[in-house]
Amino acid sequence: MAVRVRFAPSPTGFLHVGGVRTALYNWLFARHHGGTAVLRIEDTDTEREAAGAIEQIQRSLDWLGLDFDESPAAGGAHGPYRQSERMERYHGAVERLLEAGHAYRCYQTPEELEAARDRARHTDDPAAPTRLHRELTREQVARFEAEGRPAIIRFRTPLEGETVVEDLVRGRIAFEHRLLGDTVLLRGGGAPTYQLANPLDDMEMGITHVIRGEDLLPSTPRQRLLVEALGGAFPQTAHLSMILGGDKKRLSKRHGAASVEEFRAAGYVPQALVNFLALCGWSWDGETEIMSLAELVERFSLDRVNPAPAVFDHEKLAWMNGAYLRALDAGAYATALRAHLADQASPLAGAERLDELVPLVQEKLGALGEFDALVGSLVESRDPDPEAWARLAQDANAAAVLDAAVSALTDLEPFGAEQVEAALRGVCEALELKPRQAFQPIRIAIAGSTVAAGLYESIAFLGRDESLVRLARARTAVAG
RNA sequence: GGCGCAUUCGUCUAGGGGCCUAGGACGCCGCCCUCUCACGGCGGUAGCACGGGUUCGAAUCCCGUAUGCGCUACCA
Repeated sequence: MAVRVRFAPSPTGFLHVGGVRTALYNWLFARHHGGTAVLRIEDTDTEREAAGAIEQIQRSLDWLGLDFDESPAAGGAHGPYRQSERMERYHGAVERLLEAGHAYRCYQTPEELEAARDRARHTDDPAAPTRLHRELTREQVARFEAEGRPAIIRFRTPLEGETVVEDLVRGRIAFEHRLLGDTVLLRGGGAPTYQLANPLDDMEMGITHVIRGEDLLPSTPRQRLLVEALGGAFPQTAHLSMILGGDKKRLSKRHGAASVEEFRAAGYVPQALVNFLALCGWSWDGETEIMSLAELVERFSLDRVNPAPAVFDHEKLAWMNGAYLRALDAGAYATALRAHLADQASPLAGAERLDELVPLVQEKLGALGEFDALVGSLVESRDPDPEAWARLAQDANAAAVLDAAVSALTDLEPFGAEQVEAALRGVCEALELKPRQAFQPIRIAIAGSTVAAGLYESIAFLGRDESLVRLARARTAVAG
């Protein structure tokens, strides 16, 4: 049977790294098996929906290179792909369940339910409060209806036996029916719950494998029971572990960047994020770390997915991003850099000669977002770093070095990095200073900072006139 | 409280009875390279949660304990 998987986020905000990992594993599994990847938006809870979230999710997936075959944007034969557009199907299914006796109307008010739940919490039947209206008499129903009480629809979960789930990642897991309780299918206002909409859509969309977070593991048996009551085939499941923050709590905003948009803004490349997340809970041979999307597709398998939770390691991601950046050829690097600067509306975005800066920064940047800090001052005039400027003033050699540098560069011809190096080395010899002593004041003069790109290349990039202007400006800040 | 999942260096992981005096990677430390910062090279640090079994032999299998996380919603 052809593989069909789905990624089914609810549009409550930006796409999170945990969500990306889920999307990625689904996508890799589909591509590996030549199957179909479906993107379905679970927007049954209008209360929690965030404006623009659907577009945002789609945009993030596009950026990551995860193309879903069927989606709200791309359409497909099993649509619509937004649950808010599938309401009649949920109600139809509920009608069938009601008729077959698999579901029933429950008239409990939220307050009644909560009170009962508090009482039952420490008993040996904590799920009891959910089935209080399971066997209402005709008279009781009539009375509730007469009172005008709204009804919710609950699933009639078997009271005995158990449901066994054969999870592809975790193996065999048994759940006692008695502890499940009667799941709410339709809310008071008639809106479907996740527990109804999600498995029904999977069924109607022909989903063969459900790959999702471990937090959904406990709802698997009730969804399975529901699908079977509807006469459908329940898909295979693979429950992925959670991604945690450094404190072992579920990853969230508190732990720093966690959304795709944030990594994008910081200048991460999508391949690095994808590669890193692929390795967050899965491995190929335990040794190979850098893998292209194509290699991941070829190598991915659910039986190598690790069931244990993983802490999200920003540092390793940063390293990997730098590795990807360094591996780019100059042209690709320039393209990525321009795209990033434009994307972030940087004032440097339109600058000419950016390509010339690539060799100066490529091996130094861990993320494209660091570009501005490293060489922004070469592209446009900036105020120097006050701390560096203060150090310049303190430097006993600064005056002599700056003067010597000016005379060494004034008539230098041609004005290339190699010639600049020779000239500056001459300055060192003449003053009997080590390069590290002599170059620091020059660096501060040229770049306005103690941390910068290569000195000779920077000077060559600036050109003679601008270099001399900067040296002169620094000279005025130095006594003597 | 109940149910479920998980537990190998600080972190991501390899390991599925003898190949393990536990391998790789990030981080960290040291050295080298060096015009700063990086890159790169070399070396080092650090781990099988605990307790019982099973077995000639256990990181690997079983049981228990502990700890963490998830679920226990008219959220998903």
